[in-house]
Amino acid sequence: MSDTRGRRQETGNGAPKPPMREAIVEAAFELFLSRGFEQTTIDDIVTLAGVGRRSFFRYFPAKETVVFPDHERCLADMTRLLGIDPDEGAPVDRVCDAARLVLRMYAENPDFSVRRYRLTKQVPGLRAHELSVVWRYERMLAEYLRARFANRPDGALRADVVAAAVVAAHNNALRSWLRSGATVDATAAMDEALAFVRESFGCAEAPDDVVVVVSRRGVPMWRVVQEIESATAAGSGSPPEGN
Amino acid sequence: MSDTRGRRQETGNGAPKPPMREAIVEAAFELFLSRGFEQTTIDDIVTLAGVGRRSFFRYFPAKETVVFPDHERCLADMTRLLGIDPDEGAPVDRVCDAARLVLRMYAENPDFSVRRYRLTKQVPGLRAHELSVVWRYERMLAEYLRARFANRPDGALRADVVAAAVVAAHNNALRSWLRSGATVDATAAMDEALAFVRESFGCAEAPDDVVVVVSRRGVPMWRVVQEIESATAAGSGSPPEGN
DNA sequence: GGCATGGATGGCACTCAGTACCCCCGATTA
DNA sequence: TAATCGGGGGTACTGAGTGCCATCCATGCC
Repeated sequence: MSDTRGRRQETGNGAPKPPMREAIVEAAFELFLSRGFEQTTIDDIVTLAGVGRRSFFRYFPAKETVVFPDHERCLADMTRLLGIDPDEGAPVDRVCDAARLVLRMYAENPDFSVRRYRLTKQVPGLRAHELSVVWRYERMLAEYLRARFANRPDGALRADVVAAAVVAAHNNALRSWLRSGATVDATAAMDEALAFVRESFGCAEAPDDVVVVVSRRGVPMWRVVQEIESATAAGSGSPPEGN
Repeated sequence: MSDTRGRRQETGNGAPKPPMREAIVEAAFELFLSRGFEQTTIDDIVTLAGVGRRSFFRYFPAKETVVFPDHERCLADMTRLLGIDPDEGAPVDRVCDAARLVLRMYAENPDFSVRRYRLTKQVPGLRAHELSVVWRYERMLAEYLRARFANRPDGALRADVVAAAVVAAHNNALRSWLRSGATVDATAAMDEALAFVRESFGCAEAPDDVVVVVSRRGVPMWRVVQEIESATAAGSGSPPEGN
């Protein structure tokens, strides 16, 4: 029974990973797509994969997690990326780069991503699980921004809102790419979506050498100067130091 | 809903016409808070509430849903609110009002909301379920905005990002209110958070007392400040520190 | 009063996800 | 060869969620 073999399928790069994990994922997707998620039991999966039932839960803590096998690694990658020189670069640019990391992970396995998309779109339980995965990315971006915005007034608010906007922009670009069947270029829509976010929060570089500031009367002068500095610093929105 | 009255019903079916739903919620919270969510079984809840096990699942489709008993009604309220004269008012203002509706629901039962907050904060399963609830609000706001932005270029992107930003601002204000133990005023932080979102997406008011400054890049900052000061002569607070 | 009907509830049995505990087997090492 | 260790398997158990049916009760009709 435990005979190996059978279905050993490489999903792109020849990784020195345990083959059993891949076998479980392959079998699960085959069954989920053919007969549905709820209609597939763990026993069905392990029977098709040729492994023991107990082994399934050794690799995946829950039935839903088998659909998102690579997010833990991506989360770790993002942690590492944001941990490199955390105070360098404009904060919003840093989280945009972090979001691009996620898109890249999807783009590495286009057909796997498209199959998963079709699945999560129509299975509420998988959608819910995807939400909690996305939430972890968003929290990580927000935590990073909170540290960067610590000396700003309402820094936490700004951090939460910007993180949510970046994630929403990423999701918008990702979904349109997935809906196209992963045929077009993913990064183009992503760049456009992130550009919208950056210009919304005053982090975009101006197209020409003119900057326009609109302010209400009564706004404290230091806020005005802050906005001007962030707008004229060639896209770097970092707050003034030493405050 | 959160009023503590009529706690456990008699085990026998001699209840006059009791709100069984309320009894289940009350019993569930009592047990969840005292011994924990995972440590409480459905049997514990229905025994304390004095109802049959089958009745629990008649009112709540899953164990987690008993913690969010009023969101279905609030979702319906929001649907109705956005459906009234959908094309009236500024789109962002409309979704901000919709978000205020949710905050108001929380504020109607402060101690219930605080108890729930302490629960969801430390139970991953409840956090995941809350995410799917919030997602439904966000989708509703996004769908509304997509309709309003249908003729704009990138209307769908703008709709998704603005909806996410509004939800994030709402959550930020809501959480700081809940963290305070519901002692302060909830609407003040909410208004400030939503104001930030509105000004980020170019929807801030200030139709009359507005000053516009146009400057070429490279102009020294002191010149810009000089111009602004002369234009805003009424002006302003003081900069943060002597920096 | 007797009876039919429909909604609300309780009881029971079942499936399946997830877990605890223990066993097996092969490889490495003292 | 014995001891150990680690990956995998098997079994039984708990508990969530569902389907089916019996029961109770209120209402309405004859």
